[in-house]
Order: sequence, then C-alpha cells, then structure tokens
Amino acid sequence: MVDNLTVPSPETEIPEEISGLRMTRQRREVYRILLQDRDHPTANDVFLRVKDALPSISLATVYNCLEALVQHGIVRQVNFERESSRFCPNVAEHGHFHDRSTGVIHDITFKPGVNLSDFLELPAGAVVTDIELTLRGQLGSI
Amino acid sequence: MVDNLTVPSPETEIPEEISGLRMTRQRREVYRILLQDRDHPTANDVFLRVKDALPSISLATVYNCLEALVQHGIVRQVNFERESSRFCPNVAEHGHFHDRSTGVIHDITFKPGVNLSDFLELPAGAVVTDIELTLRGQLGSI
DNA sequence: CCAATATCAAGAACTATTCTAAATTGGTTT
DNA sequence: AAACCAATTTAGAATAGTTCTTGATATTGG
Ligand SMILES: [Mn+2]
Ligand SMILES: [Mn+2]
Ligand SMILES: [Zn+2]
Ligand SMILES: [Zn+2]
Repeated sequence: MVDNLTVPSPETEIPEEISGLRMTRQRREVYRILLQDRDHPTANDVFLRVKDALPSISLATVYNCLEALVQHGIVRQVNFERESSRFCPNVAEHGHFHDRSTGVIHDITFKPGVNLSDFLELPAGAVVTDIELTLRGQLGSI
Repeated sequence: MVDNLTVPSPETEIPEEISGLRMTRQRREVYRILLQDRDHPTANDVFLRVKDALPSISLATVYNCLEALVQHGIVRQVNFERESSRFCPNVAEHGHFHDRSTGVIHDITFKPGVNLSDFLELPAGAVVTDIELTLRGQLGSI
C-alpha cells in the first residue's frame, strides 16, 4: 500500500485552477492519468492512456500540458540516464529506486531529520537547492 | 587543489592497454583530454579539444571512443537532466554538485562509513548496485 | 456579441546520439 | 616484404525524443 499524503488521490475532484495554472480539459486529464497509476510514465505513455478520455488529443498537447504542470510545480519531471523523461505527481522531495529485474520505479524518501552534510563531503559554502537521486538494483536478489 | 587518487594524473604515460581495451591513438587522445581538464566535457567538447592533436578525427569516433572507455569502466558517463552526456575520468563512486551561477560541476564524495539505509527509506529487500546523485545550487550564496 | 487572449493540433524542425557502409589501420601469417 | 585479416575509423544517413511553428479552436472579459 504505497501512499503519500503529498499526492491527491485519483478520486479527488481536480479544481478549476492549481497553483495559478488553469486546468483545461487536456491538462486535467493528463494530470488525472498521472494520479491514477503512479508508475512514472513517459510522455508517450501518457499520450496513449489519455486517448481513452480525449481521443483527439495530440502528442504535442501532452508535451505542452506536462510542461505547464511541471513549470507550475504540480508535477515532477524525472530523467533516468538518456531515457525518455518520466513524470511523477509526487512533488515532495524524493528519489527513485529503479528495479532492474522488473523495471518498476519506486519512490524513496529521506529519513526524517537527516542533513546532506551528514553523509556527503560538500564543497565549502555549497548551498543546495535541488537534489536528484537515483538508485538502481533489485528487490529480493535472486 | 582538487585531486583524487583514483584518477591518473595527466602527465602519466597512458599504457598500450587499459582493462582489456587496446589504447588506439584516438582512444588515447580522448582519454588524455578527459584527464587534462576534469570539467565534465560533453562529447562535442571533447571533439573540439582533441582536434589539436588529431585534426582529422570525426565526431563519430569520439562517440565510439567514449563508449569504449565507458564500457570498460575507464570513464564514467554523467547525465544531467536532458542535457548532452558528460564524461568524467573519476570512476570512484561519487556524485556531482552543479553550481548554477558558474556552471561548474564539482565531484562530491560520500563520507566514509556511511550506509544508504542510514539516511534513506529504501523498499524492503532492495539491493542497490548503482547510485546516481546530483545536487544543484550555488557556492557562496550572494 | 465581439475582441483579445490562451490553448490546442498537426506536422516540420531540431539535436544528440546511433547506425551503416566503405576506407584505413595495425598486427599476423605466408 | 606482400598478402591477409580483424579491428577501428570515418562520413554521412538514420533515429528518436522533444521543441517549434502556424493556423484553428476555445475561453475570457468587456
Ligand atoms: Mn513506459
Ligand atoms: Mn560544455
Ligand atoms: Zn517519483
Ligand atoms: Zn565526476
């Protein structure tokens, strides 16, 4: 039961406007797809899924919507190596664990109270505003 | 004075073969460029710099050489967001701090003795084989 | 209702990277 | 040395994800 209080549940009504971004039909459906299966889909994945609700939507519009959602801090864009970007409705600070055997991507959080300088040798005077952490491996090593 | 014992100094003679990879003229010069300025250049940066020594080298060859060096564990490929890949001769485990004001990329290391599970809530049974960590911010906040 | 503005759709353009195929190289065998 | 062979290099074409351009459509507010 993976659940995170910083993400609205899929059943919640999506309002007219979020963080100053007007929720058009397309943006709403794109966002709903992200809330529905939190599996970090690519833009193309979202495009294929959103066609059920909006059969005439274009891939360009999916990109536009994702970009608008990201720029307003409603959605996070996640990059693994050189792969297609993936999108995540969890905007709380978190990293990712990529299970190599199943391909599943798990959100991981920092333990409460830990500080970057507790475990990293940072350059003197470094002020960190953004953290990106990706782990790769397996769950239950065979 | 940033220096790391896991990286050969630029003056060191590069041998005929490293980790089973024959050092051709092109591979040697590409590797030498990476050792010379440890500023995480892109493939194109390397291409431009290596032309001094090998004016007829092609960009495809630079990509080939970098790929060979990476696959033999001699060089690390580093990706930031959707930017061009960058290349780093430091193959010890390390992360990166990207200074937003200067654009400079600093290697950062984990403090000795720290364990991932000390500061992360990992999924049960996760076996981590690879870590990618990027911090962004500024040095000396103005 | 009209005008201004925002958004969307379709396809072209862009760019980093990879692929293809032919030429070159370097080492090995005759 | 000459012929041979495999590995490497080269140039340019192809690819794929993403962004851009442009005209159509929708929404807002007066
Ligand atoms: Mn996918
Ligand atoms: Mn550069
Ligand atoms: Zn996530
Ligand atoms: Zn590095």
